[in-house]
Amino acid sequence: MDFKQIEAFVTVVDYKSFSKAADACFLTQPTISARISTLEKELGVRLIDRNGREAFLTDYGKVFYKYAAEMLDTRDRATGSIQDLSKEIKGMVDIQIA
Amino acid sequence: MDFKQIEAFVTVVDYKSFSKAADACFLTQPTISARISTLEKELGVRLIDRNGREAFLTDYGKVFYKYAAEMLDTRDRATGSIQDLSKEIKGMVDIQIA
DNA sequence: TAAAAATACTCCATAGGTATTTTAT
DNA sequence: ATAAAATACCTATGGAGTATTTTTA
Repeated sequence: MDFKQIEAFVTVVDYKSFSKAADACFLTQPTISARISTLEKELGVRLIDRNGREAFLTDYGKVFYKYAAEMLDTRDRATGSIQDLSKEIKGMVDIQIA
Repeated sequence: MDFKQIEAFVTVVDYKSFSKAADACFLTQPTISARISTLEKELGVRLIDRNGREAFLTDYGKVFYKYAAEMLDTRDRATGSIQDLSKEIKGMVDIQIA
C-alpha cells in the first residue's frame, strides 16, 4: 500500500471517473488505472466497479474509503505539524538573533 | 512520504539503532539510512539524532512519531478489515454452494 | 459509435544491495 | 580500535508516459 495509490483511489471515488481523476492529479488515465489495479491486487479485492457510466465503490471500497481518507488526513496533519513547529523554532531563532 | 519510510523511522526509534532496525526489517543498514534520510529531506527537518551511542528522537521526531504510529495503525486496520470482510463473504458463498 | 478503462510497450528514475569510508566513543 | 552510520557505486525493478485496443452503454 502506498499514498499514491490511496490518493488515486480517493480521487477516482470523488470524481466517479478514472480519466477525470487523472486530470485532477495531473497524471494520465493509464497511470491512475495502474495505481488502482495494483492496490486492488495487493488487497486481493475489487474496490471500484467500472461497469456502467460511472465508477462506483464496491462494498470493499466503501470500507476501505474511510481508512483511506483517515490515512491522507493523518499524513497532512503530520506534515502540517512539522511545518508549524519548524516555523515556530525558526521564529525563536530570529528573535534571539535580533 | 511513504509507508516504507515511516516503518523505517518507527523501527529505528524502537531499536534506537539503524543497523538493528535494518536486521529487524530484513534490510541493510544503508537502505534504512536512505529511507530515513529521504523522509527527513522531504519534511525539511531532522527526526533522529545520530550523535551518541544511541539514535534518539529530536523534538521534530517526537511530534512525527505519534502520526507515524497512527498511519501504520490505520493501514493495518484497513487491511485487516478488508481481509475479515473477504473471509466473511467467501464464507457466505461457501454456505450457498453447500 | 463514442466514451472511458484496459493493455502493450518503452524508457527512465529510483530503490536497494555491496563495498567502502567516515565518524564518534 | 571498534561499532555504527554515511557515502559511492551499480543494477534491476517498476512507475509513468504514449499509443492502441477493448469494452459498454
